[in-house]
Amino acid sequence: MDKFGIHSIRDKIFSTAVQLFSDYGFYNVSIRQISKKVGITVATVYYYFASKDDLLQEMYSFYRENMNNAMPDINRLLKLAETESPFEVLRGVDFHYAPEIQELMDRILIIGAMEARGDRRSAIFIYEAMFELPSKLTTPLLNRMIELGRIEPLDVKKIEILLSNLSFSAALRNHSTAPISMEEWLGMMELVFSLIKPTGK
Amino acid sequence: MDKFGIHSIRDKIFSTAVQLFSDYGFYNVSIRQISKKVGITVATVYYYFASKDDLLQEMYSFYRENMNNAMPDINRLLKLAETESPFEVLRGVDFHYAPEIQELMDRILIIGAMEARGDRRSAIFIYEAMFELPSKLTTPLLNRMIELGRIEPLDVKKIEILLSNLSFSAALRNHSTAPISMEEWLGMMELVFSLIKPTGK
DNA sequence: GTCTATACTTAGATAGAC
DNA sequence: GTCTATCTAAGTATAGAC
Repeated sequence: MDKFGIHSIRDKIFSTAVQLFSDYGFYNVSIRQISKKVGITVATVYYYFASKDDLLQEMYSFYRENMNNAMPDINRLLKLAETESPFEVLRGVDFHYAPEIQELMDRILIIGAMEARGDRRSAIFIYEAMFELPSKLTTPLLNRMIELGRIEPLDVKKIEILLSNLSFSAALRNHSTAPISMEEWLGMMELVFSLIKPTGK
Repeated sequence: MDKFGIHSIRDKIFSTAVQLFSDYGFYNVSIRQISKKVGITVATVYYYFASKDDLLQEMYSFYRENMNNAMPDINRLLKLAETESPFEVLRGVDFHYAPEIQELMDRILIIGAMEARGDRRSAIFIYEAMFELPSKLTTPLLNRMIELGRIEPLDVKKIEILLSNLSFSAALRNHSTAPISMEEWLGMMELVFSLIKPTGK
C-alpha cells in the first residue's frame, strides 16, 4: 500500500485477494469472485495484474519488502544482549509492522503456508520468511549471550527449530475459525523461554 | 486397506487421490488427473465414489476408523505411569499404524491441515485428530504422574498445546519438499520432554 | 465394472468499445 | 481506466453402450 495509496483500486484488488486467498486457498478463489467483491469487472483486475499467478507473486514481493524494512538492527540487539534479560533481548527479534498492514502480512504468510506443499515458490517464500530469516537474528543473539555467560549453554539450533515450527503452526491458525489464542501463544512462549536459563550474571 | 483388498481399483483410486491431494491440494487436483494416473477413465472413478467431495470425506472416515482402532489403552498407560519413566510413558501415547497404511494416514492428515482453513469439515477433522484426541491420553497421564509425585508439578495444558502445535507443524511438512527431519523432530521432542522433570521417586 | 461421448459449468484470459 | 462480450480450456458429473 506503499506505491499506490491505500484507497486505489489496485490496492483494493490486492487486499481483497489476500483476504480471499487466505480464507479459502488460492485455487479455490476465482478472479471473478475477487472482482465481484471489489465491485469491478474481471477485465479491470487484468488491467492491474498480468495473471492470477502474478497476483500471488506480488503478495510475496509485498511481504518480503515490508519484512526487510522491518528487520530489527542486529547490532542494536547485540548491544542489548550485554545488559538486558534474555527475555527482553529475544522480544527484540519480533518484526513490527505498521498497524494498517499487520493483518495483510499475517494473511500473506498464511497463503504461503497453505500453498507451500504444491507450489515451489510458495515453499521458498515460507522457508525464508519463517525459518531462515528469523534465525539470522536469533543465532548470533543466543550465541552472544552464551559467550557472555549471561545464559547457560544450550543447543541454539534446537531452540530455533522449536520456535520456527511453533510460529509456523500459529501462523496457519491465524485468522481462522480455530485461531490460536493469545493465551495459548504466550503459554507456549513461556515454556520455550523457560528453556533459556539466565545465569544471573 | 480393509474392505476391498489392497489391489482393488477402488483402493488404487483412493490411495492415488490421497497422494495427489496431499501433494498439490484438494482443489488443485482433478478427477481427470486421478483417473489418468490410475489408468482408468473418469467415469470409473464416479462408479466408486459419488463425488470428489465424497472422496475427501471417505479419507477422513478412513483416518478416523484406523485412528480409533489404534488408540492406545489408557488403563495400560496409567499402570505404566506408576513404574516407568515419564519419557517411556509418553512414548506410549503414540499411535501406531500398520506399515502399509502409515503413509496414507500421514497424508490424509496433511490434506486435512491444508484444507482446514477453507473447509469446515476439514477443520473439525484436524481439530479432533491433532488437538482433541491426543489430549484425552496425555491429560490423565500427566496428571497421574504429578499426583504420584513422579514428576514435578507443571502446567499440563500448556505442554499439551505445545505438543499439538508441534505435531501440526511437523505433519504439514511431512512428505513435502522441505520435510521436517527425524533429527529436527527428536531435537524438539528432547526440549519439550526436558520440561517434564522426574522427581526421582 | 469399465468404457465413449457428451452435457453443463466455471475458470483464466483477451479484444475492442467507450 | 473500466466496461461488455467472448474465447478457449478445464472442471465435475452423467447417460448409455458393451
